[in-house]
Amino acid sequence: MSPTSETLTAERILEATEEVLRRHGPAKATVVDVARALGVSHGSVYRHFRTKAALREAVTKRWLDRTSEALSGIVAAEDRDPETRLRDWFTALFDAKRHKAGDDPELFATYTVLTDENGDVVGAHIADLTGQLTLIVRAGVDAGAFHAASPEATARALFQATGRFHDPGYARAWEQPGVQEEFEAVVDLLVRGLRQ
Amino acid sequence: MSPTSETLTAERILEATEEVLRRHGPAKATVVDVARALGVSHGSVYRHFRTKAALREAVTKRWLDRTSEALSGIVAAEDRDPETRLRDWFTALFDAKRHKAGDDPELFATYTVLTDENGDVVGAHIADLTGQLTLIVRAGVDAGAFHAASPEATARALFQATGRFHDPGYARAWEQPGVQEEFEAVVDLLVRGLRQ
DNA sequence: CAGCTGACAGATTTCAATATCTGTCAGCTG
DNA sequence: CAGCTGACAGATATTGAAATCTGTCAGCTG
Repeated sequence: MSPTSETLTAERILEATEEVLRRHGPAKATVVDVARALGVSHGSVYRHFRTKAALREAVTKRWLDRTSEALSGIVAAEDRDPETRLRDWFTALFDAKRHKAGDDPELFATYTVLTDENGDVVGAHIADLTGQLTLIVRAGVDAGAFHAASPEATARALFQATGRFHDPGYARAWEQPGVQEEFEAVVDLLVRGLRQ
Repeated sequence: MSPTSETLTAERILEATEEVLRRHGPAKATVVDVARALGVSHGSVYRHFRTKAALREAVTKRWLDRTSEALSGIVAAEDRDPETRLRDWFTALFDAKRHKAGDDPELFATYTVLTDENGDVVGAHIADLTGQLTLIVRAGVDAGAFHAASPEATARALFQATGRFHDPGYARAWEQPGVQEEFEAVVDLLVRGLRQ
């Protein structure tokens, strides 16, 4: 049985949508294109996603969730010391973003458009990431390595202070010479501020 | 002698251009509008500014320079202790930006368009501001209050880490409840990291 | 009869004709 | 004659008609 004759699922629609977005870009990707790629009528797509916006939102969420999952491994490594985990987490976040932006700039631009139109999903993603950070900060406080009156507020401050190295709005700066040093300077300053 | 019959100077053209930008917005403000506001032909404007882009660049520079000048007073107050000056400087910067954005959102949006199209001018402005910060950091190091291997690099890190509170891209977040606390949390963390 | 199709109305986008603007410059004017 | 004007060519923006897309739904099909 060929893939095109399999049952139409939300999953298959999301995969086709990613492909259509990759090919046509965010401005020209239509629901009709997605249906055509799947060999169905566009009415069938609307059976799984109420609107085009909902479809694009789901694709956005998938994309963001992939980054969150990649980072959660560092949070879970509870045997390693908190400062190292904190530095590794930020380094992994920066590297992931930098590669996404640098390896396929067009696709990255496409997803930037998608995140811009899905503020709620992005908000949830940021809440997810600061949640991960909170776990590391709290572990540091419990181990007596970090000082933080409120691990949650401190995690938020850490995330915001490093925005230049993960906010897509700064993507162009990630290619400039010297960013790595700038990243390390900011993280060093923050880690010093965090130490007991 | 009425103002409209005075000599046509670059200064008068810049003032008229600001007014036209305020009235029509960045997309519809034309050189012809500026000339009309001054009661001259548009050819005369081109006598003082080679292109429309050069005119808009000059307006942008003027606007940014006003902020720099307002902050330079804090840098100059060398009798006060460096940590206070550093906090005051960031507070003044954040307040200035927040008011510009909040008091007249339309005008702020206009200048955001202008800064976006004048990267060089913005770069010089940022260099100016980090230069001011460097002076404060160096004073702190000299007084034994701050630790910083390179005051210049540290100043850059401080500026970048506080981007969320001065970069126009985050203007919408400046209205949200809780920003003040977030600002203080970030500055506290950075100042702690800076202390000897 | 669950799931899919395709015709349809209203919304949005495209495209090409038209209007306006930018930048130049020969000549006018005080 | 220094500074300004306004006509002009090419570039850019606006507009409105035509094409396409979104979202619905009555009916088809396996």
